[in-house]
Amino acid sequence: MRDNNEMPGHLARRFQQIAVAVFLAEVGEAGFDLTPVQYAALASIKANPGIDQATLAGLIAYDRTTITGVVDRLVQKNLLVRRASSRDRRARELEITDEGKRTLRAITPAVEEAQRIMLRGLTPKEAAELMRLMRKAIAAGNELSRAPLRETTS
Amino acid sequence: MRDNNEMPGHLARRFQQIAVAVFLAEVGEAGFDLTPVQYAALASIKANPGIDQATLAGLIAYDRTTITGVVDRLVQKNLLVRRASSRDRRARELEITDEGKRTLRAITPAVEEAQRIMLRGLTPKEAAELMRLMRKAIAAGNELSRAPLRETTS
DNA sequence: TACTGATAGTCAGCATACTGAGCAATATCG
DNA sequence: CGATATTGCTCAGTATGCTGACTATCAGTA
Repeated sequence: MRDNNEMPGHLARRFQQIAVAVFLAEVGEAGFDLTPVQYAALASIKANPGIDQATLAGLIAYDRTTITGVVDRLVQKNLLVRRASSRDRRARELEITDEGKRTLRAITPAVEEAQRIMLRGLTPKEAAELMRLMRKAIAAGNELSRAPLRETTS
Repeated sequence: MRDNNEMPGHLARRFQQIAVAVFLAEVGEAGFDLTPVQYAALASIKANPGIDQATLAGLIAYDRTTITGVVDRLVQKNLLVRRASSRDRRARELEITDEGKRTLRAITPAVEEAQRIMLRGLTPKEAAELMRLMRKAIAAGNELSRAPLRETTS
């Protein structure tokens, strides 16, 4: 058996585990109750007002069944509104609320700090290289998960 | 807002998402139904017969509340036995069954292949560097999650 | 236009992961 | 020895994420 430290899958799980913990700690200290997934969704909706759930899922590489619950909770918190699309009656258009915008602005410093903390063991050069290598591996494996990234907003 | 591709937390989630999908696909093709977490637990128990759940959790950096369910399912599948410890009546000693050993042996090629596939976009040098950088970042952040790695078996 | 296939969203079910609480047993220290 | 703290495990509750199935709707085509 290979050592855990030689298994990229194990290292990936561990790094993500720490990343989530750091995110929640920083955001919580700032007085907010928002998960990494909720933050990513909220930020993407602000950048793409009126986006539908399927497109949102593609932009941030979630499964569409996961989006349903995430959007539910953001609506519950009054950070989003979800309304039927007029052009396509299957689709739901998502719009960020004023409270959503305020929350995003207020939370951003904590999110940035979290990104720094999760890389605190690396030099700036190493951090950049780690991100480059993750991006490259992800690009090559994009189609291997059920929720691949889809860059198009159209 | 920073682009997602500049957020180490997002990249970590995405890389892990692909790693899990690849693992499940390879293991499933080989005819087995075992998750990455179940595999890691089974391998660790084989290497440390009679280990208790708390020590196991430390060895592979799970939360102890997660271990309960994982062990439940492995026992259900007849890959493990869980029995009360004689030295400490709070503890549960874990032992791999013969079927567990057979499963581990049979599944290993698929697991190895999965590790290769999730790094297929990288050169061997880049793959080694990605793993080195993840290990370094993880070591620095070990104490930041609720389930830190604990190397001791004692 | 009617049929066929694809798409948007939801749901049920399962498996990680976490928080916080609780119980039983053990360790420690005055 | 006895009070206190700690430890091992479990449970309830919540939030990702997945598979597979289903409904409603839309798009393309015979």
